[in-house]
Amino acid sequence: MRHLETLDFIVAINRAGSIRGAAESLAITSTALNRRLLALEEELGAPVFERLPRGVRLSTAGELLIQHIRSQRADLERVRSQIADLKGERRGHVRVACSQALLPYFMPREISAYRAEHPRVTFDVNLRDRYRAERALISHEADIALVFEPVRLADVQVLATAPQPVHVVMVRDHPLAAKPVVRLSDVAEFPVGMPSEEFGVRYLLDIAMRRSSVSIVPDIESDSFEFLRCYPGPELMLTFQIPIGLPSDEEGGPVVTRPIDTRDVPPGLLYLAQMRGRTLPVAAANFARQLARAMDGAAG
Amino acid sequence: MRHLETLDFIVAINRAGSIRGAAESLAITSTALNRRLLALEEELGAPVFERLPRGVRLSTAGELLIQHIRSQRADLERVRSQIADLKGERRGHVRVACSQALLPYFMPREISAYRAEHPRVTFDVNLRDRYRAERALISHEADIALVFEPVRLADVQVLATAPQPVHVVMVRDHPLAAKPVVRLSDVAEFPVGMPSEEFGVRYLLDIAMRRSSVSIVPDIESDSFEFLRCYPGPELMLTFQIPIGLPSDEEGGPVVTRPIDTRDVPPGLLYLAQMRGRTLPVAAANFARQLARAMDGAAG
DNA sequence: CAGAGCGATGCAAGAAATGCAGCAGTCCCC
DNA sequence: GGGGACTGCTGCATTTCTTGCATCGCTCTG
Repeated sequence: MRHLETLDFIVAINRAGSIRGAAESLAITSTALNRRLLALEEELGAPVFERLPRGVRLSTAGELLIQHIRSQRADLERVRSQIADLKGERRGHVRVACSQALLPYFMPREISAYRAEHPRVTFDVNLRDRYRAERALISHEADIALVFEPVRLADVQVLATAPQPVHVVMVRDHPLAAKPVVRLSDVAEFPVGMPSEEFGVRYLLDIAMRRSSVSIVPDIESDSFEFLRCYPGPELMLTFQIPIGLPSDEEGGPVVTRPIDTRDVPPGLLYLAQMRGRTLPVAAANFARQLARAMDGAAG
Repeated sequence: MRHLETLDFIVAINRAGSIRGAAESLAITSTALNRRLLALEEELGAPVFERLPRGVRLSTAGELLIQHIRSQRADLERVRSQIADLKGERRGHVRVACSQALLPYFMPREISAYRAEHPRVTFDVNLRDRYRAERALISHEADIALVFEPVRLADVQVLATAPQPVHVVMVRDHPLAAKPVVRLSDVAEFPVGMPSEEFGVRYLLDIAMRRSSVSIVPDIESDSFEFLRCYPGPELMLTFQIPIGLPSDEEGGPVVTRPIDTRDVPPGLLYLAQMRGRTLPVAAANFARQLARAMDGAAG
């Protein structure tokens, strides 16, 4: 498809920031690329890029165009996938953007289960915080997103939700481990490792603290749950996580978790979402259905 | 855009039903067209058309593809229109599918008002009954549809509605003209010209008759409101219409109208709709906004 | 059974995209 | 301040790809 190639070249120019740079990465000469761009602009009746001394930058028209290109390519991908599907080819590709909490246990388990039945389906799993996960959907960089406490839900269609009460994570012999349910005020008496502000868990905790008189001063702040969880136990450090990001009780290892009383911190919501109005490729749609079932199961 | 051309050729082949036939209407040789089709099918990995002895017919894959083509072309049109708009060019094209009742008074008035402010915007106005109006939206054959009592509203997004009580149309000196409001039983005593079954008015009347004991036997049935309205008066023939399809009282001429009691026949709804999830071209969106205002005015 | 229609293909002419070399301009750094 | 390195852009020769003609094999029609 010759024309789609040109459109992809536009995307490449945008990424590279210059025609010559894009030409090199595309393994063609800058002449050819430049001429394709000029022809496209001629036909469109408006420049797609502003010419700067050091290269090019998308014009307003270009931004409209590139959004169209992305959606067109995604839709073509869906058509190809559906055509492959009706030929009986159970292959495909799924691109997932998800929160960190899903990475260690939930996503590996679900993808492995899916691939057990559809071995020829490949996956892209990318960590995107709740801001960037939605942007990835809109730019068609991802097919589906699994996000805890998303920011704004415009242009995004929710496929499933699962309530996730916040849990406290601690070493097995921590004093708080004796309680079945932990109050927020209990937490304030111990050193705390706090996830950084882009995380939904932190968001919920901040709201809870603002509403109550309890104030938790984090001793360590990190954008890695893995680091916080593995921080050596001797300090009796606490951290927070949602159930779906935790190992099951049997495989817990050195750490245990206890839920925080929902009167102190209300449960957050885990969202499975896609771009509004988009029809997903076959494999992505099937996988999303499986995820929705898994989330219903986890919630109920 | 070379590639879009190929896609349009696919549409042309589908319309013509054969490669040779399409080639002739496209003013190219069948060889070139055939080769483009073969190349596309090669790239797609599946035949787009089934080869029959007398020509070709869309395969399942082809139907998926052609729907994609239509939606992509419509979206590209939107991009072009938005680019033209930000260049300050107030030109554009709007394709409207509407019910017959809108054709004589409402649409001419609205389009004329719109073109008074945007003279470079052109229009396509096509008569589509309530079945085909929605199909026109889905196949991107029309940008907006204005339909009385639509059939099914899946894939269609409602922009505005206006209630439309059914009116009886009669000559000025008809006995029923003395009443300000007409009952359905009154109507049964006179000869009646009935719109045919694809019309919303007929649909409402059929439901009303099924619910009551009144039975109206049409003396004349027609798919043209214009014919029914112009049928010579001596027979004292009645017919039906919704207010938006009627002249205002001043310009009424030889006919007058009286509403049917809403206890007998409930008011129908006039829907302004577009394809769900689609972003309309600038001109179409602006015109739709104007129509929505006009409908609110007519309703209130 | 012949004829007309269909889609598919080999081969040569034509058209269009490509690559090379070089232009004018801006920015950076020595 | 003046090379050097970068940018986008253009004239001309070449290559690649598309197109058109003639033809084949096929199926349905009369």
